[in-house]
Amino acid sequence: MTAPKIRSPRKPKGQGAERREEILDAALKLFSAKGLHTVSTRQIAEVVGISQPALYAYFATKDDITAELCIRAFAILVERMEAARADFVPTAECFERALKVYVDFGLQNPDAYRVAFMVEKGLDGTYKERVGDRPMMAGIGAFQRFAEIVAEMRDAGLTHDDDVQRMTQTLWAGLHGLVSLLIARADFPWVEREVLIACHISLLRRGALKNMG
Amino acid sequence: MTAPKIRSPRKPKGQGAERREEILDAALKLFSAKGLHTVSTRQIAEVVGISQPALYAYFATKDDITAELCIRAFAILVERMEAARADFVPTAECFERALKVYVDFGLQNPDAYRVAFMVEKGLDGTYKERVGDRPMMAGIGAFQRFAEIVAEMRDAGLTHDDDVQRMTQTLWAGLHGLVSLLIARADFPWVEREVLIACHISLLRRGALKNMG
DNA sequence: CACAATAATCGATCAGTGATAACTTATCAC
DNA sequence: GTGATAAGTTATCACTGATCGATTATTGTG
Repeated sequence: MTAPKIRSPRKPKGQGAERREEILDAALKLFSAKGLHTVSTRQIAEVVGISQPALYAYFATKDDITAELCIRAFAILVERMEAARADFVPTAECFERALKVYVDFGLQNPDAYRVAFMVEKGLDGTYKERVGDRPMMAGIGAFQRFAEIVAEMRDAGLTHDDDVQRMTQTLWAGLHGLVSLLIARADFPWVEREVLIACHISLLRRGALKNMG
Repeated sequence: MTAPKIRSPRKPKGQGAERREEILDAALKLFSAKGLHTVSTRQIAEVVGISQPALYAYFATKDDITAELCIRAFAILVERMEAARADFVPTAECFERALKVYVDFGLQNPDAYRVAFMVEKGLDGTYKERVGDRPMMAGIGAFQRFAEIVAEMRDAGLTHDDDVQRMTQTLWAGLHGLVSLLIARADFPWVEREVLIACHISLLRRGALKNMG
């Protein structure tokens, strides 16, 4: 009658890291399907095929699982930003392409994006004390790659504002707004998504770059 | 030894609505201090001076409390947007002022803003089933006032894009990005806040409006 | 092969959570 | 006074993240 718990076979002695990966995989899938706050550690453990306390051999807290997922996703974003920067030439077209890299990443990795930038961290700093600011640092890593691209545009004399930090923060905020709203409010009556993204990016470009006669 | 629970005197018979207000007040204060997910119904009840189950005489669920707070805050935003529209003339300066109304509101009501646009609602739609989309509708109400302002700018032939919905969504996303990041990532090494806001708003204005000779 | 070491894992349990049920108490109209 | 009932209580439930101590299973070594 009662659901028979299917247990994954115990890992060989040095292979604990493998289980760790399985936990992260299961967590990511569950978070994608049901949202972050509605997924329990017991649900994660059941998908993996281990007992709930077994999770704590690999992660100190539940937040550490989400933090790890976030860090990994941002490693990918950093890669993409570096790729975008590798064949970057300071033109408006190339600049827009770089902005699109960020948006595409967010929409392709909505769960990682949520963890990194949209999750309540608790204003009392509880979260930070536990997992540190490694997830945010990972995000900032991507942010810095983005700043380098903005710097190239400024060096070419194309930006409207000479302060790279300020300009990057503004652009980042502009991109984040669209990504986070499309993720969090998917049921809002948006105009067609790709059109909206294109419009948004060119608005940001017009705002950021000098108006070349 | 153990903390003596201080109980608020029972309300007279018709005065239940008064207790309801006290609950909302307590919840708002606690949410502001500790963040949404870390505040429990028991903590709210203790501040009010009643037992925890007594809350459920006034709100069906905890989410209903946050939803109510959100709706009320957005009523204020709608007021402010209407005020901004009342003495609105289609100029770049006035347009920027309207954008600033939104940003200021978000930063002055961070908790309401969080509930309305930044809280995980659960991808399975659990949240919506419970509290409905009244909080979002309240937010959309404000959005529509904003759209009216954009429409005035377009009618004056000042906007870069003729599609009001598209343009409003883009601008909204741009504003939301800044507000939400400043709220959720207060510890990020931002440049000076007021400067950043001013820069952001003028970037959006340049992107949105035609470049007048 | 036997054996100790230990990585991997489990069952039991804890305090705290949101929520419900059944009950009591104060207040009101008559 | 006497019901009716709004306002509030205590006890409890299923569930949550987390901890403890015990128990496997695997491993390199004698």
